[in-house]
Amino acid sequence: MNIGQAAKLSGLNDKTVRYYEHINLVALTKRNPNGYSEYDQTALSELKFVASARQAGFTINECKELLALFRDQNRHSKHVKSFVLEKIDTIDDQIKTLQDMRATLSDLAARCHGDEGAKCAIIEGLPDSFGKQS
Amino acid sequence: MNIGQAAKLSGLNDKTVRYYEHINLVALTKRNPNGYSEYDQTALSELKFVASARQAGFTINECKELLALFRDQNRHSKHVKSFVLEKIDTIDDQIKTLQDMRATLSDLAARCHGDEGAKCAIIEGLPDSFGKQS
DNA sequence: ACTTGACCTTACAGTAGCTATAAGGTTTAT
DNA sequence: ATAAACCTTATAGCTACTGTAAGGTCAAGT
Repeated sequence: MNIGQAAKLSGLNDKTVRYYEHINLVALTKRNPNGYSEYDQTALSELKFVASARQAGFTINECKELLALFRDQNRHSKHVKSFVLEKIDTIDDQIKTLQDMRATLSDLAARCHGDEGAKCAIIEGLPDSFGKQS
Repeated sequence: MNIGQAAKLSGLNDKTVRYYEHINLVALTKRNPNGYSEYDQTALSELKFVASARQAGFTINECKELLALFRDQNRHSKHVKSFVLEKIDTIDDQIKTLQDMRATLSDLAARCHGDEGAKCAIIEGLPDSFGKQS
């Protein structure tokens, strides 16, 4: 199949597929006589795997490592699992950061009158909400 | 004061300060005869404000709008407040996305034996965890 | 006076992960 | 034959910086 089909079936943009080949995330495809790339089931399954891994929050580099495990028939599942557990920790950190930001903004907003006046707890309070560490 | 002081007091990297001036986020500073930038209290307070706003999750463009409100003595606090409330919604969406990713990974990890074997629920299950929409 | 080190300057390249655009060639359907 | 839909490469742009190179300046010590 051509890139359009492969993109559609993997749920990726064709530009994204080309980009993944460009950075050697997935293997370069064979070329047909007309110069078009030919995608087989193996190529497609790798694209699908990467698409899912990206949606699960893995970076491109992490996808590279996951793909290596995906391809390696002698992998150890404990290796894969520890990889994922680490990622969960990273995601937990990101969630916590966002929750802190949310709490700060929510608190400031609650103290802002939200009227026609210029006095504003957000404008006044924002520099101190995080500025303390400096 | 020079850029090093301004950076230190605002909690920003000096490269970041230069970058903010380069993109016209904060005003360009006056120059001393030796070519060094001179930072006054106004410049410093804007840098502090931006540093906090960035930490609160606002993008550079949002910081530009917030700075305009920060500078405008005739602003309406309701304008500032609605701006912040919208940002809170965005953050809520980001948190939800991360929580979904976490749940998916956590579920896959729970079904992976994590042993010496090659069989792995994560490798097998990942493509289907998100691939359904395609 | 001279050197060392800490500071400052500009300019450009690199990071992540794409997306957009240009300027073309190919295939398919009418 | 021609138009639409597909494919190709190459390049630039996006966000928000950080790193590096190649210098100029300043303050302190010898």
